[in-house]
Amino acid sequence: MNVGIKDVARVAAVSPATVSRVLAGRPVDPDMRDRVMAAVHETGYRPNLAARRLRSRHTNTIGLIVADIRNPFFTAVSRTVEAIAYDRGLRVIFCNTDEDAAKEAMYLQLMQEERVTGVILAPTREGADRIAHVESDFPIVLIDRAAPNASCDSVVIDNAAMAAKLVAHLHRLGHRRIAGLFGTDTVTGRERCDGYGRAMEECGIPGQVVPVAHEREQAQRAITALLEDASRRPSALVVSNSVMLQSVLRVADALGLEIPRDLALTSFDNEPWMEFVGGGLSVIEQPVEEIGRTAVTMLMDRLDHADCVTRRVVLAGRFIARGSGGRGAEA
Amino acid sequence: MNVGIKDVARVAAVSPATVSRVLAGRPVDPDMRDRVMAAVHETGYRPNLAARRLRSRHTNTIGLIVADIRNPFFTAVSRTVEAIAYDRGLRVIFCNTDEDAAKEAMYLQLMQEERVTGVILAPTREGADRIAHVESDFPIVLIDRAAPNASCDSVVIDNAAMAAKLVAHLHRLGHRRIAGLFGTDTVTGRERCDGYGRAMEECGIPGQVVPVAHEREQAQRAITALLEDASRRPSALVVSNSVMLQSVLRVADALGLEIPRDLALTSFDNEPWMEFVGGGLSVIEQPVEEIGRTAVTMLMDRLDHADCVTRRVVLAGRFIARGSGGRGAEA
DNA sequence: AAAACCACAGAGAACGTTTTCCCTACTAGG
DNA sequence: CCTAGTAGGGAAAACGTTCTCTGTGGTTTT
Repeated sequence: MNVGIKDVARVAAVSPATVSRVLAGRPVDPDMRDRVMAAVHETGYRPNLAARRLRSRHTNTIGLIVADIRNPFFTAVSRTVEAIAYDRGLRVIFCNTDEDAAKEAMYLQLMQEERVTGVILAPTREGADRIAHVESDFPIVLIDRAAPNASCDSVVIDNAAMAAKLVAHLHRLGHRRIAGLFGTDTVTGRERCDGYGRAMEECGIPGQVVPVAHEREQAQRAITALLEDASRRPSALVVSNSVMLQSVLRVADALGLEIPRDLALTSFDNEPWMEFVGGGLSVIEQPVEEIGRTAVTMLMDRLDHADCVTRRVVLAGRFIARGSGGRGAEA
Repeated sequence: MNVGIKDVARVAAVSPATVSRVLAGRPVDPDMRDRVMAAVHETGYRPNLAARRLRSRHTNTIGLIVADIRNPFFTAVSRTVEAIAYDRGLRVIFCNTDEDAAKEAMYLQLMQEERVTGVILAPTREGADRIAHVESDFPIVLIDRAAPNASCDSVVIDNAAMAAKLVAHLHRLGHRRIAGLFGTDTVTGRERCDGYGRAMEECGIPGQVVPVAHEREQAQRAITALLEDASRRPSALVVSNSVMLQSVLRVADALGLEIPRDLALTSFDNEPWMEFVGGGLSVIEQPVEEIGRTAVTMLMDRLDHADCVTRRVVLAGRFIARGSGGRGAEA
């Protein structure tokens, strides 16, 4: 049998209500407070959070649902979100959907049952569409992936502009055959693709977009198809994220291509190892901490101002130039 | 006001108890079952998990506490644990201690308050020591880091043997000046260090152990001190994990060392990018999925057999040879 | 000095479920 | 045909808290 608040009350010779008040930090006679605290320590009392949540009707819990925990970008964001949340006395329920819309729906339902205070969500493509229509009991803040017309608060980076920056960088280095690899299943992928497309147009060179699926086998097939024919091979690539970039590297390695001599690579996300591949890759670093911090803040804000208009925070990425980017290729 | 089980009961014209029974899948007249299910859909009822947990006295929740989520090894293990747990209808409370013993203690206390079914823990060094003495209300399974005499179930890899394998590999390639970089704060680090030391002894060459702190600044200083003096520089390194390896690469890069010509690297953990650095690094791949799966299974097992003797599962790592490992160095 | 007020402690309801207990109706066995 | 046994549904207690409401003693105000 576990020790409950009543046991503490008995030991301290006060009422359960008083124990509750002491623990909640409400005003109580110092003398009694001491007695209660002594009793708490003596009995080793630990409040039962389920009971507390049931009665008080607030769970102090937020949900964090990301689409792919293997993507270090999401790991990094999650880390910040959790650190900040725990710091504010919020518990975090963490979920990973693996880009599976059904799993995502299941988790959102779980959030309902948990009666969470709010949810931070990096949705799948389908999920992003669905969110627009569904009314949930808790506020949702979308991160990383959010259509501009989303009906939720969101914090994203300026994907189109950042993709354009990568194109501009490669163009400046002399590349003329620049292909773009973007995810088929995400809003983010589409936005980056658009930015890439427009930038290529502005440069006056034809773009070549390769849609890449999340599933690795498929991704590598698509990339191989792009790179294997030396005569039609692009001289440089804009890659949508670090996971995809690894597939590119694997294929390039298999084909015996040397980076950046045979193929210059640029990508979104900045991982430590990127410094050491192909003489250093130029990338767009996303402000992961700021994304996490902003998301939590927006969520808290939304709780205070439930009927405020939806807000969309667009953060800039940071362009990091490294290495030579390749010798360039005269188209 | 939220819809509760009583509302469903009223709509279905049955008692709350019957609704509960239907939802729990207990035998109920098919006719009533249909009425109840219809009412559930009609009302959009979602059970309140807090209430359920309070009354039923089981939370169906496990805690997962890891020391460093930035270490991809832990990310990978976490992913499996969560997938399996959710599959079995268990919720996971995920926590990251950042190698901070105080945070760890705080989270363990939180687990008590959540009344979790059990905990899977990758402890800090201090935590591993403390666990031995503390009696908790729930079973704990240690992963990755567990002293051989731990009083909990644990699943680890054979760190000493694996470290020895790396030494043997380097020795075979002709290296004679092989330094070892190991974490100061973890059981794992110590075990790998021991294995390294014994293997060096067997090879009849003197070992050189560099203790490396978790904090990156400190780590890089220690590594710089080891590598900057060309005359005393080892020709090869055994590195304890992928995070530490990144620090090594950064320092090597700063010093203008080429991998593996000037310095051969081997490490624990296998990340995709390791294929593409220095012509491919030879590493020990840890069976992350199996670790996760085993941990969950052991935890479930322990719940059924509370007084079974503590068990320690030791898994083998997989040695992956890549690249040349360097030209070797005549001591 | 009386009235009004305030601060704080205790009693008991309430939170939304599951579980226990009892009761009924039906089945089976003699 | 009667009794014992069984299956399943309803009423109400229980889970461990917090919250509301009431009461009391002391302080301020008029």
